[in-house]
Amino acid sequence: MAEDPAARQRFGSSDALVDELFVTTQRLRAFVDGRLREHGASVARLRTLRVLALAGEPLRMRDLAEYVGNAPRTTTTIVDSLERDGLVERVRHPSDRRAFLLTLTEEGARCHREAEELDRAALAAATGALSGAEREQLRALLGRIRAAVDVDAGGAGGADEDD
Amino acid sequence: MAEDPAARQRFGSSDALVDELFVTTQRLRAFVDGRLREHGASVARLRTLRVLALAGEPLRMRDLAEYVGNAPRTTTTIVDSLERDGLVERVRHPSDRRAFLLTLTEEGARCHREAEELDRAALAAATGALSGAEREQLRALLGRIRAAVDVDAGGAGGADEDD
DNA sequence: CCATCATAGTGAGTATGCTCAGCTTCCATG
DNA sequence: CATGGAAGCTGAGCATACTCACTATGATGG
Repeated sequence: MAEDPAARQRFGSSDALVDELFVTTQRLRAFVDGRLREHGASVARLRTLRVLALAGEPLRMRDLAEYVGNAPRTTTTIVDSLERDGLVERVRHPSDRRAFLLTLTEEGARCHREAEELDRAALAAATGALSGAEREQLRALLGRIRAAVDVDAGGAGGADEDD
Repeated sequence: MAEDPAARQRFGSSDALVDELFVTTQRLRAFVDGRLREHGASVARLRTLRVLALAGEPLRMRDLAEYVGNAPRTTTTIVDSLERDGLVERVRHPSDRRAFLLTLTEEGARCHREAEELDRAALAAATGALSGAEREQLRALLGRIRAAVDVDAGGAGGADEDD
């Protein structure tokens, strides 16, 4: 797991920057996940719980998927696990029998609150060393990368440029 | 898949920076993967092929895993798929019957060369808009995050600090 | 020589992500 | 009302990552 820096120098790609992005994200995620798992949460589960908690009203699967930013099928899997653990409930939509309405259970809301606290603590540990200006720098750089990828993948006709 | 920015503003965590890092990485990876898959490669496979190609000598599974930066079990899975596709070969170590020695086949070497070209092109598209100074900025910021995570996860006694 | 511990690799199982196919249901149009 | 296409969700299957447990082998000490 340590990924010896010397090894990376020997074997890294010519543009190690992207590799660094991948590796950093993977480790950060593992770090946060580790903290959250002690309380039955995880990054993916928390993202889903968060959207449900902040929406304030029951959501359809597809809306949940869109807000979280995952493919619908991925949301099905995550909701399956959350429902299995009693954190969310699927109820048939009263007027559209294709759809479900998803709500947090009480335990789901409790789990969400606890997970948010753990998440904040973990993120503070991971990025707390960065100053406000540095955070803005990082945010801007990530935005530039996203824009480049979106343009190049989604068609050069001017994709969504959120900044 | 679009993850509406307005939705993120409504539902994002209090520290959207880390979410941005996750989302950016996921999209960048999907972007590069898409390019590579047209030629039988992928990010994970290319990383493995790259190490084998640059090592210049047969590698044990555990060394390969360490150089690539994955858990040994993950390397087993990836090597399984590469071997299935005829890109690498497992040969029993002559003096340690527990171990395998992994080598690229000719097709593996060819696949690696092609994938590297696609990779370079994709990375140029994704990060080409960044100037040299910005790349250094990003690299430094990622390094700071990794250092914070490593210290906080690996024990505060001074983990490996690669910079 | 053999008991014991360590190492190498993988099987089993899980989590998170995806696509494609398929079913059910809705809706618009004739 | 019927019909065809669109929409909502999930089954099937894959890729990438992990941990834990296990087998087989190596190495070491009595």
